[in-house]
Amino acid sequence: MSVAIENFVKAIYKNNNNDVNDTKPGNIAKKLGISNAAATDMAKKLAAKNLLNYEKYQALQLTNKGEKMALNVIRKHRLWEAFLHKTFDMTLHEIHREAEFLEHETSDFLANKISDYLGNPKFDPHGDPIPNEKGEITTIDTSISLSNTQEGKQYIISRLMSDDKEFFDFCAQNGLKYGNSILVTKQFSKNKMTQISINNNTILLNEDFTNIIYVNDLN
Amino acid sequence: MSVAIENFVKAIYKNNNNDVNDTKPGNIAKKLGISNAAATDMAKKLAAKNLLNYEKYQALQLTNKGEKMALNVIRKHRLWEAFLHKTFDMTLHEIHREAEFLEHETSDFLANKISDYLGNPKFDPHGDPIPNEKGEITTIDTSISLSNTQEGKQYIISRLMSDDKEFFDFCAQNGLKYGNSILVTKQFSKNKMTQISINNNTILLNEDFTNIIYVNDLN
DNA sequence: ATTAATTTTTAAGCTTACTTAAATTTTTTA
DNA sequence: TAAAAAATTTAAGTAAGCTTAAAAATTAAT
Repeated sequence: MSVAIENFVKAIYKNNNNDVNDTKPGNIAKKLGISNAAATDMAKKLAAKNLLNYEKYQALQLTNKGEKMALNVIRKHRLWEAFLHKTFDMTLHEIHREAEFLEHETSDFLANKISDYLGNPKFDPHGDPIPNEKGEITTIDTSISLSNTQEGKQYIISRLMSDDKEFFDFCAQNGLKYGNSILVTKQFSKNKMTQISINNNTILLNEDFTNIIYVNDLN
Repeated sequence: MSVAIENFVKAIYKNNNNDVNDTKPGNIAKKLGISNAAATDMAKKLAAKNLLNYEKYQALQLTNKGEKMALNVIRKHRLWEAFLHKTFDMTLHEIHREAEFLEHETSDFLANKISDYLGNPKFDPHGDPIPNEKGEITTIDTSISLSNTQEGKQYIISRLMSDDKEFFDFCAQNGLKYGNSILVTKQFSKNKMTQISINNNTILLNEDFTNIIYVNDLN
């Protein structure tokens, strides 16, 4: 399917949260940076393709087929983000920009390869869920910040909640990457510091860092 | 620039080898699977953009600007091939198919990240040269087949010249991957076998394999 | 409950990247 | 070298994905 169509169903899916009116043509148009007229036009076309239900002046509603398409694109976007982040040490800002294009030119075959390579993660580096091949989503993110972890337990890094270049470089240099495994060796609760072991290195992190590094239980 | 334009200049560049007539609109049209009329049309448009020189009934000639664009796309194509091949153990056939799409949606920034990650290789897994960022090409491939290597020397794997699934799986399992380093420990010239060391494993390969595994000197 | 403001739709038009059909030019061949 | 074949160009037309402008409907405000 074309890039325009994929972006359209994706925008509807993403706007479908709070207010019903958020999926009206005008709001989708605003999100995509196109005119209202273009959005109405596209809505009619997609209704003919059975991707959404269109009724004059009403909010747009994705059909099952439309939602599947949206989830498929979102899956590819988030897999690329996770992959670029981990493989090339790119910041959260950079990976989003690239994934926005790559998502449309990725076969299901390649998406599965990326997913397997990453260990089929359920969440991307932003903490957003990655739909599986069938379009199923795990909604509850069990990630916790490093400051809330327990001594002696092993975790997998799930998020580095920052776009600060220095923080990011520090993480990359020390193997603190999305998907990598760490061991919490000591919690200095009084000083709000956490000691971890990664790749046989011991690192002591202060509050500034332990609050923005998120991890998942290893089981 | 659009996908159609990128593919057009790429097709001209790739056809510009033997016969001058190979870059006439009809031959480009055939290569791209479009009508001759469409090719003529596009040629005129690209001439207006100073990407090629167009004269009625004559072969199409890329300008410097057009050639740079072609080389940039080819660079991205081959970097993706090399990367997918090494990272996901995909066959030469599979990587080509994916790269054909990804090449158009890859920023120069990401292309450089991929190149750095691979160690800025000069040739892709098919043995085709990878232009550098400036569009410069190393034309002479110094690869030799494993059967022609010298005992005691270290090499970098540059090509696995086959699309046979079994051969490919064998290579992947044993770390015989594009870009990986190996040590030739013994040449059994009489039996036409080669013993190599890779990742602290010793593998004995017969003629069938040593003839289709290509390597480069490590210097 | 009107009026005003906003949103949605319709209508007409544009660009890109194609198509087919016919006209023109070039190339081949006898 | 003239006729036949092939390639190229021109012309007209199409679909996708937009635009702006005006009409119609909905929503908000007084």
